[in-house]
Amino acid sequence: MTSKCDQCIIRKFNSLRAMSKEELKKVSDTKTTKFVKKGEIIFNEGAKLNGVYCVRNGVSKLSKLSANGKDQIVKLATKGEVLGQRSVIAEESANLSAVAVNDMEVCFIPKEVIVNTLHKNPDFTYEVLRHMAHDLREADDVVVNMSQKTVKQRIAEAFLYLGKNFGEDDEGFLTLTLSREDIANVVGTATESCIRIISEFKKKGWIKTSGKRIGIADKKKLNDLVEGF
Amino acid sequence: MTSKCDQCIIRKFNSLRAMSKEELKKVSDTKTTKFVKKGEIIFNEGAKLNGVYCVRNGVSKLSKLSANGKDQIVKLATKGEVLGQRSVIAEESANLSAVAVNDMEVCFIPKEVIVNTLHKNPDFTYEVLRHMAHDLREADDVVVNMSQKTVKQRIAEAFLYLGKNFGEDDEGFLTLTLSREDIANVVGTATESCIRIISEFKKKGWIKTSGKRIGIADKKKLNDLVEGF
DNA sequence: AACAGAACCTGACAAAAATCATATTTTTAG
DNA sequence: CTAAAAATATGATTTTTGTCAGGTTCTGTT
Repeated sequence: MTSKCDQCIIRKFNSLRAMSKEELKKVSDTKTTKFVKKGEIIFNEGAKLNGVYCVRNGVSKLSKLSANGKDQIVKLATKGEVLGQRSVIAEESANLSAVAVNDMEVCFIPKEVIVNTLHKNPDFTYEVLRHMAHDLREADDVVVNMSQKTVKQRIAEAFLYLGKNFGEDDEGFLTLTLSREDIANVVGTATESCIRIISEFKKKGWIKTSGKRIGIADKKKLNDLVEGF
Repeated sequence: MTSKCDQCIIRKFNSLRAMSKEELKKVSDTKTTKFVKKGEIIFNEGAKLNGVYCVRNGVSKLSKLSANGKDQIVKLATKGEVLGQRSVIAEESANLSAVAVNDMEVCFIPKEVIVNTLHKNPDFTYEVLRHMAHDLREADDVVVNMSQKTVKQRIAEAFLYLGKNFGEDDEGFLTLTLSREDIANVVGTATESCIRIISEFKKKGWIKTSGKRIGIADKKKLNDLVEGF
C-alpha cells in the first residue's frame, strides 16, 4: 500500500513532490483513502476541514451557493489536484463546497502533516505557493471572462475547456459529461439559457449531442466566437 | 532612510514582517522609492517584472484588458499591499496592469531579494502563502458576485466596499474618488449603465453626489439591495 | 475669460438574458 | 416493465443591460 501511495503522489501531485522521503512516509501512514459516489458531498461550504483531499480519480466540482439560491461552480478538480488546501493554509473554514461529478477516489491527508511540512520544508512551501500563484492568476482570468464575455462566448469556451482538460472519447464526445445545469453553473447563467444556446450551437453544426453527451464538431467556429468574431 | 524603511515595512506589509533583521537590511539596501502620479502606469499586462512594488501611499488599480477593449479592474491595492508578487513567484509575466488611481509612493524591491528569502526563510514563505490563500478566496468570491448579482447589486456593493476599505471624509463622501468609468470597470458594466444607476440611487436618496464625489446616504438600503431584498 | 477636451448625463432603441409556463425525453426506482 | 421523477427542450414574455447619439457640466490651459 505504501509503495502504491508513493508512486501515486510523486507522479500526480505537484506540490507533494517536494516532500522528503520521511515526509511522504508520514503522509502514507496517516492518509485514508475514500471512495465517493457521483453526487456525494466531500465537504460543504463553511465546514472546518481538518485535512486536505488529494484526488486520485474522478472529478469534483467546487462551488459556492449565492444568495439567490444558485450554485456557482468555480473550479473542476481532477486527478492530482488537492481540495481544501487553501482553507487549511489560511486556517479558515471552507469557502466552497466540493461535490463529486462522477465516482471518485480521494485520499484524505490530516492537516497536521501538511502544516508541519509547510513549517519545516521551504521547498514544499514554495511549491505550494507557486501552485496557488497559478490558481490566483486563473481566478483573475475567470473574473474578466465573467464580466466581459457574453453567455454564448462563455459556453463555447467551456466546451473548449472541457475538451482540452478532460479529453474526448473515441466517438468524439467530451469525456467529462456534465448536466446542462452544471454547465449553466460553470458559466454563470440560467439553465434554460444554457440549454437554448446548446440547441443553437447544435443547429449551427458547431457541436453534436447524444443524450446529455456533447461533442465538439467545429472547434474553429467555437474559437472564433470566444475571440469575438 | 534605512530606519524609516524598517519602520514602514514592519508596520504595513504583513508578509515582510516575517523577514529576519538581515533580510530586511537587504531589502532596505536594494529597494528604490518611486513617486507615481495619478494616471501613470506602474507596469503593464504582459511585462516581465524584475521585482515587486510595495505600496507606501496612494491607491493602484489592477486591471486586465479584455478582447472587446474594456478594462476590467480586478483589485484596488492600497498602503501595505504588494504588487507583482504573484508574477515574481510564478515566474510569469504580469497578468494585470497596475495604474495609479491617485498620487502614489511605492518601493521597488528587486525580485532576487524576494526569491532568495522565499528559498531560505520558511516563515516568510508561509506568510506569503497565507496572504495568497486569502487573495484566492477573495477572487473566488468576486467570481460568484460577478455571475450571480445584477449590475445594480454590484454597484451598491462597490460603494459599501469603498466606504469600508478607504473610509469617508468629514462631509460623508467616499475618500477614494473613482471616475464613473473606473467604477463601471470595477463592476464590469458599461459606463452609461453605471452612470444611470448612480443617478437612480441618488434619486432614491441612497447616495449623495457632489461633482464626481459620492457619499453613502442610506447604508441599509444599499445593503438590502445587495442581499437581494 | 475663452476655449478645448474630458468627464458626466440622458433618451431612445436594440440586444442579451432571465423568468415563467409547459412539453417532451431520459433516467431511476419499485 | 412501468410509473414517477428528473432532466432536457422550447415558446412567450419581461427584465436587464448595452449601444448609439446627442447633450451638459466640469477642468485645465492659454
